[in-house]
Amino acid sequence: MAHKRNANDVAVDEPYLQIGEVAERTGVTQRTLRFYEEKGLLKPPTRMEGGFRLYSEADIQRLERIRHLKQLLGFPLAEIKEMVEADEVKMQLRAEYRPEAEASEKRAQILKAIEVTERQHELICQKATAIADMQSKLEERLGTFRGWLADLESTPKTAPKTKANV
Amino acid sequence: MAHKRNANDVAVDEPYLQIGEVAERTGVTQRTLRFYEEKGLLKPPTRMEGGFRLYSEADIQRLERIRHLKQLLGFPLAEIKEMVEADEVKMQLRAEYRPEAEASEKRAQILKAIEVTERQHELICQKATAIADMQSKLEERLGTFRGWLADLESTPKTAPKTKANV
DNA sequence: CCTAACCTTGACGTTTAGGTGAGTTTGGGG
DNA sequence: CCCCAAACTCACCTAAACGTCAAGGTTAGG
Repeated sequence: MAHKRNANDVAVDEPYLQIGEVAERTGVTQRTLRFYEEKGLLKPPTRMEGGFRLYSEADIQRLERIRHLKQLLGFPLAEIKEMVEADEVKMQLRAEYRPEAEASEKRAQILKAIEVTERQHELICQKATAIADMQSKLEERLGTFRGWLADLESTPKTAPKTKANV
Repeated sequence: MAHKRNANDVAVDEPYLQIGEVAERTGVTQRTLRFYEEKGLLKPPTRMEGGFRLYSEADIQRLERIRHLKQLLGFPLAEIKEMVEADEVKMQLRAEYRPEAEASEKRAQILKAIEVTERQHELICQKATAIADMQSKLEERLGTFRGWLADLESTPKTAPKTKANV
């Protein structure tokens, strides 16, 4: 067991949050938090001795990243999971960059990270162009409509409502 | 034979397609087509006397629009439905633009169309900026990684055997 | 020590978006 | 006229992503 003394023993300097607070703060339900944990999207948070979950700031950021990806891409959670895991690898690499390890190993890790990131980037790019497409199409339509409106205003058939006409 | 009629016994030269052909051509299943119809995403297509569905080119375009929106935005079908319906209103307006009707009525319709389109546009814009955000973040990361890689290449720990070093 | 508020683990329910037959009709070529 | 591929309508099933109790354990405050 992990010797983690938190609630009573040691005043926590880090802001650990219980599940309810996290739920309230992030707008997801407690069920969703447990569900994501169960599904491996969130890694099991630390717990108090009694078993209450304690979420760190990092946990919350991860959660918000998940929410973001989910509502942005609309992918199933399984894929979101992979993306977040890839992210995690990158973060880990970031943390382990300082220690001077074997150069070749580091190189391999970085290459892997680049590969993963490129895949994600390409995916996002596709979405981006598709969205931009749709955006410009909508703008074009708006232009058309506004043109029609202007036409109607300038060549009125029914009595125009200008002062001149009264 | 090439003699096809729709429900009103009108001979059609237009390429009407049966459900199987539509499915094959668009990549969705027949079930999905019937399901979308049931849910009001696709309006009931014309039928042969026997009850076989006959999809017009317009029907197919609508379907493809639905597919596009779905995979682009990842919204639930209920919302996609609303968007497609809004689109339909616009198309309808487009068709009814030529006949000279009451100017005020037309004005109202156009205003409505503009409103609807603006709503969609705003939605898309949000997505677009969010995506762009993520895109640039990923690019930044890629830059960082490539930088690290370059560092590794330029300051090797294991004895480099470049000419300069000999 | 007691209690209210909060958390835990199940377990079952719900909605969305279809998949998968089964059994029956229809369409059109031979 | 016959036949088989293709369509039709139910009806039931699934998987994902949670929602919703139920029955109990934990924490913090008094």
